Amino acid sequence: MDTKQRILDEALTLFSEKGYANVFVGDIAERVGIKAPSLYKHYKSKKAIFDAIIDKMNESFAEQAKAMNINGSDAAADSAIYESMSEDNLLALGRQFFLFYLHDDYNKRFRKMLTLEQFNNKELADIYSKLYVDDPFSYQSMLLGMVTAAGLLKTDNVEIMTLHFYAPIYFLLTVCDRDPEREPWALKTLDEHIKQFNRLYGRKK
Amino acid sequence: MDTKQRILDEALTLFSEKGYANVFVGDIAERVGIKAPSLYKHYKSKKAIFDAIIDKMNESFAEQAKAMNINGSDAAADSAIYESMSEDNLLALGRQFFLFYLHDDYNKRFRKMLTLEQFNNKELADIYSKLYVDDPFSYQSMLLGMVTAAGLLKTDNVEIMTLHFYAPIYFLLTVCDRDPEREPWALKTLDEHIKQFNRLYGRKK
DNA sequence: GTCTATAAGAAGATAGAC
DNA sequence: GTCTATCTTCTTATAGAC
Repeated sequence: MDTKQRILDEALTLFSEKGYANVFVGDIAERVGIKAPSLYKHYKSKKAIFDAIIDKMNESFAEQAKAMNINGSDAAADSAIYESMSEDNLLALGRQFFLFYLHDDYNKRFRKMLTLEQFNNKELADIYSKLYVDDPFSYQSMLLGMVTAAGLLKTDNVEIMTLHFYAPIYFLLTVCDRDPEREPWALKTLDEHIKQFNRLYGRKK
Repeated sequence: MDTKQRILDEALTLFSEKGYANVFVGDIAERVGIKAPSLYKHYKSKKAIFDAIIDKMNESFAEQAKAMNINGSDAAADSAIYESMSEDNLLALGRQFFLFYLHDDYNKRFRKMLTLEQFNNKELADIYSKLYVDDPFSYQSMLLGMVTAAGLLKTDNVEIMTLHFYAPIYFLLTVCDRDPEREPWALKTLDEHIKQFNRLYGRKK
């Protein structure tokens, strides 16, 4: 990886752990293995590094959303998938989704950085709301709506059903971000949550 | 309020909005209406102000927990309360609880400060875990366990039932902290969540 | 592109008058 | 207890050699 990229990478790691104000240009440079003044040949200021990270994050998540919409908009194919989805398959899917968000380096570090800057930076608060509130709700509502339409789950309020599916997952994610030692408990709890969710909403076995 | 107390109060407000590193001693002094050097007659350093806030927070929440345990340990009286609790009463209780945590000045500011410092400060991460994970779980498990024992709700897994009750409330709280304009939506969603929770877990009407 | 040296300024903290 | 003046240290950023 070239130096310019490594600067972004190390800066993101530090920002996600300590927050923007607690990270010094010299810290970033040290991690990259250069001296602070050399860093200014690549970025004109500390703020420029931060902005480059935000740009990259927006780009990366736009791609991710696009990829999901492509599948999501093919409603016929998707509903076939979900009609044939057993409880074990849904469990595996839920766990895979959770572990990806929890462990994927970019997701994890972006999310932690957003958490630390959300009250100080309206732009980052909006990104957080989009990524962890609005997007999961619209995507999962669509999915659960299709599963319901297929007769596998029953509800007269898909929005609340989505809340009941997603809020525990979100909660467990923030627990693990704060205290990684709780991950085994979180994974066990996640499994039981999805099983119970299926039972509560009348999934056919 | 005396100056020493006002310093803590203004500092907490600033720390909860901007995080410790983004708040300068001069900012705190300005809010209090004095100059920075005067502040050092009351606290010997910026860190000492922060520590005093933590001490006060620990003290305040210990009192709160004690008050809840006193009621909570009187299981006979409590279970009588919950046996006679109608769905409307539970709705009102849930909303009251939510609004208290959301709007109470100390709760709100402590919570936001903990959010901003959790990855940087193990002590604050532990306090967060206790206040927003462990304590709600043990308290609400006890409550829901009693309501279940009274035959008003049905489950074979009180822990997951508690997760299903609490995670949406926690989620809505963090949404409002981040974006207060979503509060009307959150309150409406909270009501629907509790109603649906009652239905899913077979509450008798 | 990286370095050393250094400027420029910010922020925490102290001294001492009132 | 509060103020002005000041010290010290830290941090961002630039200059200029290699």
